[in-house]
Amino acid sequence: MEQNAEVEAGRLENLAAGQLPARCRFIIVPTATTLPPGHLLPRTFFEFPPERVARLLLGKILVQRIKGRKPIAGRIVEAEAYLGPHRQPPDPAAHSHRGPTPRNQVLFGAAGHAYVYSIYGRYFCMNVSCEPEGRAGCVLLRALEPLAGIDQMARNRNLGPTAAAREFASGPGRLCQALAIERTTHNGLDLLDPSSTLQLLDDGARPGRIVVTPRIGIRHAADLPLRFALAGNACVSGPKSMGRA
DNA sequence: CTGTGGATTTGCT
DNA sequence: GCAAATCCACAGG
Repeated sequence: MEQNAEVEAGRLENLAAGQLPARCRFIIVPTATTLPPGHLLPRTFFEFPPERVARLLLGKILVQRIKGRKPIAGRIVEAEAYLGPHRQPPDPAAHSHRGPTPRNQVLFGAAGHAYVYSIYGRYFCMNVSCEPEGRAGCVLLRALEPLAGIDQMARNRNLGPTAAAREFASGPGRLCQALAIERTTHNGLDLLDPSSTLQLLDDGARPGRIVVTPRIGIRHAADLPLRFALAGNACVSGPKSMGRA
């Protein structure tokens, strides 16, 4: 605990002194590690097609409240839409595209729930279910800008005190690792329940310009423009943050 | 019951 | 730039 506090203090000093590389300058942590005041998103927010929800989620906050610890939180800067089997044309990249299975059943349930799955035996990916109950569709959370609980994120991700902002939660696997999100504990969780450990908040922040690209790392439907990100944000995944478009 | 391959990350070359 | 790491859902026999 003592040590964590020191790590966080050191990180904040670096930020204040401007010692971090230029590519980190978009980080929004300099003054506080406490969560900005915000409210839970309403269920209706998610009862729409995933491409619409993905856009709207940019700028919103994902927070993990582990008992006895300070909240870990980040602002969503990148997300992808995966469409349900009711859509035309179909989306063969979506886990739900062949209909309900034991793994993907949460996608066919009520909106605003977490769909967490493991991939490549090493990592987890986190999605938010969309569409009215009975229809599948979801948004994959691909990158966060660190907001609070930086020390815990650093420990979860095995990062040193000089780590750049984008190393914490840029990429779906990193995002889950940073917030300690796992399939067994978080799959199916209601993200809009006040008693839930994992929540989606709106603090009123307005996102800037949004860029749209094809989704990352898929084989099928690789051309559909269903990836959304905040333009120029340093924490967007990929070799460099996405420029204009 | 078994074979297969994936919405990824990391480290080494 | 490429390959290894390494789990499990699911389809097919």
